[in-house]
Amino acid sequence: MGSGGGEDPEAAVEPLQVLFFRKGSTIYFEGEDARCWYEVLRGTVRTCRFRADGYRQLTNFFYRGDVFGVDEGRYLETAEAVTDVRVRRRSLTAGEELPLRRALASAQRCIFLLGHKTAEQRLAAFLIGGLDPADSSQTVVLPMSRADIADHLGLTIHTVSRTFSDMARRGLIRIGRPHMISIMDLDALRAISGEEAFDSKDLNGHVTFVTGRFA
Amino acid sequence: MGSGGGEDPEAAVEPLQVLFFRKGSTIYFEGEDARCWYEVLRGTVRTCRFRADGYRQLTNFFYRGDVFGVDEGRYLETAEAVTDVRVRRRSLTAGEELPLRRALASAQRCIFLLGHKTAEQRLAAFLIGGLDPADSSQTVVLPMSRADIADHLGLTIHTVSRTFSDMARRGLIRIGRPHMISIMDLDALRAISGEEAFDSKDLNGHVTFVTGRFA
DNA sequence: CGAAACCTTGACTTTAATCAAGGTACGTGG
DNA sequence: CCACGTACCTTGATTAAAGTCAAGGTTTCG
Repeated sequence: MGSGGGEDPEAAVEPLQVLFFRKGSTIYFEGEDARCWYEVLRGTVRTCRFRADGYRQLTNFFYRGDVFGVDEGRYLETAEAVTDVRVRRRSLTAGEELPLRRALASAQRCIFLLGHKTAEQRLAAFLIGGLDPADSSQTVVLPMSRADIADHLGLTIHTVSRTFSDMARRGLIRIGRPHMISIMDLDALRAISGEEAFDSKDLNGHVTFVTGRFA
Repeated sequence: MGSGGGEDPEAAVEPLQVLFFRKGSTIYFEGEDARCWYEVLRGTVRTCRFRADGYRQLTNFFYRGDVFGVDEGRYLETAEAVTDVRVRRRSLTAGEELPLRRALASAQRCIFLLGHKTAEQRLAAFLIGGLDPADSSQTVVLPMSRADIADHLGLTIHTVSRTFSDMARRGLIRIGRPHMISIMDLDALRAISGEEAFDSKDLNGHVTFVTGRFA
């Protein structure tokens, strides 16, 4: 049931409204009054819903700089710390334009990701999305488990694992430890994900139009 | 290529900033400067992206009262009229809190929908989401084509069609014309979609926990 | 060092996509 | 009003993709 409350004493170290949560702890629960929104200062946060059939549906991951918890009335999701995290908490009062925009951008990124059809496409897009633009090392650190990734993308851990292995076999990525993935061929990954980059590889000339609205 | 521009002369009929778009016309294009956001007054709007591999990815549908086009800088998607629509257009200046919230809510609904795993789950959730809470007739009008639904849910038109047919065969829905679907057993649909309603039917006692975080 | 959690892989089953063919609805013009 | 053409929808057969079942290997952490 996790390690309990998140109002860690360490929060007192930082001035006002900077809080620390241990890995696995809950930042807020679905259904609680949404009085504050959060910005990730360090670590990774996930939001999820526990559905009636027992499945956990993971809606998004949030990294440094991302905003979450901008809900109306009550939180629609539960937020949990994937790693130890530090967050800044702000009350939800006025002039919320900027955070709302940023939250919205996250939601849209998520939707684009989920709109990908095959497991390979989703995972390629997921890896690309995990690249830190400030860091040119081409290494993606995946702080979350395979189960987290699977739930986020609507796959099983088996498919995630198999697909990563297959990508590694083809030289697209290299898996150091499970959570350290080096991208060896970014263009190929981009092509697989369906976002730009067609130069190398061919994709089997797979330019099929799903609908006939191009006339 | 659609029936061309959307700045229909009929727009002049309504006072300021109420516009009319013919079915199939484009309201704004992906990449354009996002100077305005929109509220649907009548009809249905879809937003989509045309991906590099030729696939159209449909991100959302918008109905009366919904807000769309709340993007920063440039539009991230193309907006098109699914039916003839009337929209109110507002410039994007200050005090955007409310529309941002509403847009965000839409994005979240969309994400929840896409998070469903099987075709049946997605379509059940889609049908439930299409119910007008103000109208108790249990009849869902789907103004969009099967192709639109398929693209939105990451399925093919074949699977959409087959799944609807199968639901009808089992008495969950009744298909009048393709765009008029009557819901005959809402609880069963809810159970399939994974959102509440377990009373009737059993779902084979399918309360499997995907991850082990329930201790 | 040992236990537990997590990850990978193989064999088989289920689900959805693809390939292919008809059927239905709708608008247009005769 | 009916005939025809087009776009849209449905269905069947086959193939490909992902899930399930089962087992074994790794990492991590106490």
